[in-house]
Amino acid sequence: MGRDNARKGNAPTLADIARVAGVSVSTAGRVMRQQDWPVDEELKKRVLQAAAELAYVPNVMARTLRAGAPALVGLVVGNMLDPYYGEIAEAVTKHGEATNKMLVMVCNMQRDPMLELDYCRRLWEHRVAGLILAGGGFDQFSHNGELLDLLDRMERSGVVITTLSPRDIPVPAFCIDNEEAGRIAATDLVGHGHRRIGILTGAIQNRVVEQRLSGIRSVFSKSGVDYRIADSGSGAEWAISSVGHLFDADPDITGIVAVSSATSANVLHAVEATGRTVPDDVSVVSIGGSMLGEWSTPKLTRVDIALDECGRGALDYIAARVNEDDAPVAGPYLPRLIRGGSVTSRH
DNA sequence: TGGACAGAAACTAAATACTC
DNA sequence: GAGTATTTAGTTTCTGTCCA
Repeated sequence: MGRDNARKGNAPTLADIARVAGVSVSTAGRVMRQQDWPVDEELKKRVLQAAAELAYVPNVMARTLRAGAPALVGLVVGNMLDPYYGEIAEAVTKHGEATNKMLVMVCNMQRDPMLELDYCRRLWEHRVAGLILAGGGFDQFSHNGELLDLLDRMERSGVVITTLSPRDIPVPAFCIDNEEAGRIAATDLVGHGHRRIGILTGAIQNRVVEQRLSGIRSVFSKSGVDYRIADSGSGAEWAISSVGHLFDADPDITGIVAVSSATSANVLHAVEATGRTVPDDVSVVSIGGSMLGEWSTPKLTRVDIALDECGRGALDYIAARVNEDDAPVAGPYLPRLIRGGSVTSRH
């Protein structure tokens, strides 16, 4: 194997390529960078052959060291198992590669505030150019001071920080108007004649859930809706249990609002587990959960929470600040209703 | 004169060696 | 023991040299 030509125990470097190809390091570097620099075809061939033999890839850390322009962005998400954060990671990584040529490093804080602090510190140590907080809102009181201090020090060292959810931190928030999302979901059920409605809040009572609940309540109060709230926890078992409690409390509920993506993943199954069908017996509207909503049967009527736009906005902001261009203004972005087949009229 | 290439400096920050 | 100097990592880029 050509790997034997590299220094023992280390990945091959440009110097290894140059030595095997019989050229200088600078010539090897020019060939590997594929710049429009005149290099003899025969030498170019030898360099590329040596690189292939040694399985060479450029060392980005070393390149960053020399160029002084890191293209690394840290993304801290709440929980990888929650489809909401999966959609965020999908949107941010896709956009980072496509438009800004930034590599996005995704960290899973597992809904643990202390782990969020730890990941922020470690991303800072890796010299990220930007940091996107997408997992916050859990247990804010106990660690918010420490987080504020850490973010302040990171910003002073040049890291550009944004968030994808409303939080008590002084950084631009690229997110939707969550109250409006709640109002849209509630208005759709009310508009279809539903007056006895259950609300599944999701596992965590964070700022996002609070704002969405506020929007839902405002519509229900104006319309005289009799509503009940259940914390659905996380996972299918919790959802089944919570939906069961809703119907135990009020067997005549005809509509359910699933407030988060994690909740919407299980709500259809949970309703069916009570012996009812969607939408004939119970109508369901979800906030978020676009991917799951598209694949479910029936398709979920849902409020699109514009994760793609939010992720793109945050990355564009970081890229602009790093390049010292005019940074785009942070959200809020407008949610919109996407009709599926999970809501029917009660008129 | 200019194409083609080699040599060396520079980048950052931690680890190690050296001096007082 | 404290403080300072040197080395190390891998790559990019500037400058100098050679030759047709």
